[in-house]
Amino acid sequence: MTKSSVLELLQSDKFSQEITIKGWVRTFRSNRFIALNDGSTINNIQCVIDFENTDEITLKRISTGAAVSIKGTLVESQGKGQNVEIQVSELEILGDSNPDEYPIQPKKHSLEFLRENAHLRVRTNTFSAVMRVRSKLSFAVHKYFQENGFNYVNTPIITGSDAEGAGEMFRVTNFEDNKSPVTEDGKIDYSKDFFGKETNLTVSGQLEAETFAMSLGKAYTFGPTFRAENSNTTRHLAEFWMIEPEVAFMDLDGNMDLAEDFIKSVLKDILETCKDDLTFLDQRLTQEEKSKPQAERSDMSLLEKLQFITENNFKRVSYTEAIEILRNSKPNKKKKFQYPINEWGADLQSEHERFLVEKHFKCPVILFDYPATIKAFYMRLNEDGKTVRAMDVLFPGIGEIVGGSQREERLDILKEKMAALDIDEKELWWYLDLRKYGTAVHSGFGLGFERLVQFATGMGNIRDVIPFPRTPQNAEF
RNA sequence: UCCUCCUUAGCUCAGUUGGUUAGAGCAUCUGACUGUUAAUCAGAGGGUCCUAGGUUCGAGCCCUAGACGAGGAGCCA
Repeated sequence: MTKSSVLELLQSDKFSQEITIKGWVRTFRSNRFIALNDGSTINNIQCVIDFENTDEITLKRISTGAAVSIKGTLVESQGKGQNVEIQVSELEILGDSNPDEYPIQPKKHSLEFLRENAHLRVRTNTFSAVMRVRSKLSFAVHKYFQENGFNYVNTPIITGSDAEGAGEMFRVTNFEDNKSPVTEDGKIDYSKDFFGKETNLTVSGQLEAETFAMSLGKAYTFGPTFRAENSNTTRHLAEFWMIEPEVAFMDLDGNMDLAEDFIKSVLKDILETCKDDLTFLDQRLTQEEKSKPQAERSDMSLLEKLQFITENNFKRVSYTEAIEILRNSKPNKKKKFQYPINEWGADLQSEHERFLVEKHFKCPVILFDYPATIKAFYMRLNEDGKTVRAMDVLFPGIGEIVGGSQREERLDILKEKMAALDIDEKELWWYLDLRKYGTAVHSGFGLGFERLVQFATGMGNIRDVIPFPRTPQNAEF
């Protein structure tokens, strides 16, 4: 006798064999039919009980959420909803689930309610599908880089540099409450703290990843990242996972090629490996869209969108061209934008990005060569002296999914820019060393993994694509 | 952080101009039925109307403050 998974059994044609299966009851109908799920697939297997020969107390205990062990034989189904089912010969309740208290009912729950039950929500179809896709997508990321000669680098989570320039940081300290030692001028004396200096949770592994690019050639990070910003949106988390490839001897064009090829490859990968889950999520989204007004509905289903991305080229547009398009656009002329586009140099707002992606080009857009004034210090200055070799990949629905650049490899110019922004050279002496010794053109980008999962699953809120979301005022579980 | 909206049964939501005993569907429980597909049918139980004040003869409903949640904006990935 073999212990099987639901996934194996549903694909099996080995009838009349005795099997054992363990899982959780999804529904129990007519005192006879158990829809059993064990997490191996979105699909349930139907287990048919000989209810006349099963005692009533056991039948009562077969309730939604209960863990059961079943022995029986795989047979062709007499009913219409499924091809195979299990004729149960022996049933053991492993763990009861009081139906009066168990929060997950066999009905549609709101995503908000399930968020408050994050420890149980993976037992629903939607979240089990999302989390399986997340897992496969994560593997696809490593597969892509490993197959293309990249080295996986684990950059530090506790960082000593406060000049990563990507946002507010969470402080890491070992000082006890209200007992921080103070220096003569009244400031907290971090020289007495655990690391002997002020430390924070990382906001990006990029600077450290650059050191690996400048030695191993191709490197990538894939790890947790923290931002202490008070962002309350469907696209932001205080703790999220970021993917950051960094490549030596690669310019911005190569960087754009890499970003596009990477995204297409991993999405193509899950279209193969997650068919059942994506089909379910596709139907879920279509259903959800029906409750929206016509104007807000997408003209493509989830599967069509994923297919479309993998088969079409991203549109590459310079910042300067984008400003021209926006300036001459209908919403700008009719003063429909909340932030009208007047001059070159303005930062693009999400309404502008959405217009370019969803209305004008109707496909993913890569914007590049941004004004230096609105981008980070480490981005390479162009010959015009006013733009930098930066690029953003904009996706329909979720906005900026990738932000990257060719890095400034010239020591003197990098020093000038740091001075202009008041960044202490002593803080980043090691980063400057990369430009002192064997400097070279190099580029990379950061991709928010959860935003990729959001796009792949069609989930509207980023809190629903990470197991236990960390957001302002919320660190439950 | 700002703006808007929400909060009523386990869940999803109705609740009229401020008026007597607060409703539905699903879930749960009891019974019937037994090849069902979120089974069906009959019945029952289930309420701190988010919290604290206020107005009023009377507040689920009006006012003030706060809390939680959602959507949008900003910041960004």
